[in-house]
Amino acid sequence: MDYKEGRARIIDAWGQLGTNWGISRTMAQIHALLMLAPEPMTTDDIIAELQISRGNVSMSLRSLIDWGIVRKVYKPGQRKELYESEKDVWELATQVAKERRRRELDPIIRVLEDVQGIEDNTVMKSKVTEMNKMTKQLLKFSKQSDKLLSLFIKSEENWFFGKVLKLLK
Amino acid sequence: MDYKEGRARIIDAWGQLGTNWGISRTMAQIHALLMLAPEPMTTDDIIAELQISRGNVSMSLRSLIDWGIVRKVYKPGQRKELYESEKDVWELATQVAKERRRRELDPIIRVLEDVQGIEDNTVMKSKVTEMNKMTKQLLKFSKQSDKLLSLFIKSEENWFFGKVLKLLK
DNA sequence: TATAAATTTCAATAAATATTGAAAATTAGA
DNA sequence: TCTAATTTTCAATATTTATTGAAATTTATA
Repeated sequence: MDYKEGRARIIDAWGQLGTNWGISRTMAQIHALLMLAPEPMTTDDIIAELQISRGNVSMSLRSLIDWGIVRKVYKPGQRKELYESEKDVWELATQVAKERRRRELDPIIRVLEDVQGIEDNTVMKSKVTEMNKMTKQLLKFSKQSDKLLSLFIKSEENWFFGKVLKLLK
Repeated sequence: MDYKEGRARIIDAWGQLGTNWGISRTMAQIHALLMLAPEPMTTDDIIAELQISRGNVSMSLRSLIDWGIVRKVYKPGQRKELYESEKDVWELATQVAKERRRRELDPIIRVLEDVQGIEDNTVMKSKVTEMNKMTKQLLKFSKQSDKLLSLFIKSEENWFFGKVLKLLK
């Protein structure tokens, strides 16, 4: 397998992974492209490589910047803006974890807290009891995951995997 | 907030969460409904509660069963099939983790292994070098995550969170 | 500041995904 | 086995999501 083919396979797999995680294929592909590139790229480079429209590239880059995993860089004597991906995989992962926590885990915890201990006489008691039982469990699990995530986000790669994987033994 | 409103909020939030994770809203909502129900439900119950078509319910239930988080149960004297969700949140989480590992992490690891150490003289050397550097990092991280996941999947809730969260101190 | 290059926005459109509903298949009980 | 209840399938349709492309805006520099 040569460079071109290898790169295409990764971009493809990354795009697939993206859609499984609720991220548009194109956005994930642009990310893969930047991640593998030795130098920051311009919008036109990306358009040429992936054969997609300027508007799409502009919007996808904005999203990637909002996720905190791509940044603009400026090169003296170059009018066009350049984009580069975070290259450190640990940084990438913790940044994505941080964002997903904020966007998904925090909101669901808020909902679960709001519905704790509902009382209601208008319906069968067993329904209320069962719902309370489940939401209590879900909230407990969510909060524990939240703690685990904050540990993950703050820690350093070797320390985290080192410590956690030692538990395997 | 009464039972009905609370339940609606959870079903809604679960549906939202689903779409963020590449799962159809309806499928996640059916799961939430079953999770909160004190008794197994029939297809008709679900149709009535969520106001969706029979075909949709049939297909979504099949998917949930494929994920391993919903099962059919049979009740004597009842012709219709009944469905119930896994109720133990830890079981739910580890089952989802197991499936996602199989469906997503395993395939990406295979791709990353396939592209390790590509050599190519037809393009700028720096591109090949950079890609190799990234895919090596990505593979290492993926394998470590795989180990962590297998620890998570095999362990018991209190043990896992107990051990891991002790690292916070 | 004027101009042209570059970027962003967003309505229109395309593509992907989810949903319906009725026909086909399956199943349990008579 | 036959029949009616139940479930599944899948082509048609609807909905959602992604993408385009050209106009509007912004930006760098002459």
